[in-house]
Amino acid sequence: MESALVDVFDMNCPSRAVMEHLSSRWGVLIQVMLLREGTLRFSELRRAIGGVSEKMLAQTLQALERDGIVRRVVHPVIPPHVDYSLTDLGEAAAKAVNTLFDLIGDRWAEFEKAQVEYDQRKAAQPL
Amino acid sequence: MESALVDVFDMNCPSRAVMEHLSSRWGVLIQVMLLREGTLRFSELRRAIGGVSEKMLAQTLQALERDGIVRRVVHPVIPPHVDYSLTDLGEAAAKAVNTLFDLIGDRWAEFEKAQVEYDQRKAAQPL
DNA sequence: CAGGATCCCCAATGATACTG
DNA sequence: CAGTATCATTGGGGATCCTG
Repeated sequence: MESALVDVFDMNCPSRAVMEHLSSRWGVLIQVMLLREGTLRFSELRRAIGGVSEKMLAQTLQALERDGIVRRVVHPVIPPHVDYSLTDLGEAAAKAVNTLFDLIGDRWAEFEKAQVEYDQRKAAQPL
Repeated sequence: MESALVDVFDMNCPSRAVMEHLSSRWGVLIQVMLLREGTLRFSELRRAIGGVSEKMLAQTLQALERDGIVRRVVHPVIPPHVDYSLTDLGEAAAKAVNTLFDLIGDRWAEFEKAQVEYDQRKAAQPL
C-alpha cells in the first residue's frame, strides 16, 4: 500500500505534479517512444512524435529529466549530439503507460462502439 | 502487437484523443478513485478529488463515459441520484493508471532525490 | 443533488527567429 | 543539431449562478 504522506488526491501534495508530468500529453508519448527505441536524439523524438513543437518537446523532456524519468546525455561534439533514454525509474513508469497504449490498440473496437452508442443516445433525446 | 490502424503517434489518429482522456489531469484521478471505491456519486467524487471544479468533473466524466470507461447510472428520484462506476474496459485502464500511482508512492524517495539533484546541477552552472 | 449555462482569464501551447 | 527567447493565441479551466 502507498505511503500516507504521498497522496495524489491531495491538491497540494507534490506527487500530484509528478503524476501530471507522467501523464501529460507529450510525456506519455515520449515515455513510450523511448521504451520502444531505447535511445533517441532530440530531433529523432521530434520527428517520431507527430505534432509536437520544439518548445513543448524540450519543456516536457526537462520536466521528465528533473523527475528522474529521462536520462539526458550530452556528447561534446560539433554539431551538438544529445541522447535521451529512460532511467530505471522511467522504464517502470513507461511500462505502465505502455499498458494503456496496448489497451487502446487491442480493444479499439470497444472504444469506437462506446462512442457511437453514446452519440446515438445523445442525439435521440433532443429535450 | 498493436494494430497499424491505431497509431497514437500520428497526430490525426483518433486514438490520440482517447489517450488524452485516459491520461488527463482529472481523468487519472477519477479512474483510480473509482477503482478503489467501486461506485461513487457525483458529489462524493467531487469531495474525494481535491481541487476539481464541478465543471471539470462533469466534463471529464462525460468524456470517459463516451469512451466507454465510465458507467453512469441515473436513479430517477428526487433529489437526483447518479452513480458512477468503471466498465470492464475502464477497469482495465484504471489498473494501468493505478500502477503509476503505486510507482509514485512506492518510489517517492527516488523522485525527490532526482529533483534535488537536478536543481543542484542547474544552480551550479550560472552560465 | 447533479449538472447546465455563462463569463472570464491566465497559463499552456505553438510559431518564429535566433544562438552556442 | 539542440535548444533558448520572444511573442501571439486560445481554449482549458475555474467561479458563479441557475434549473430539473
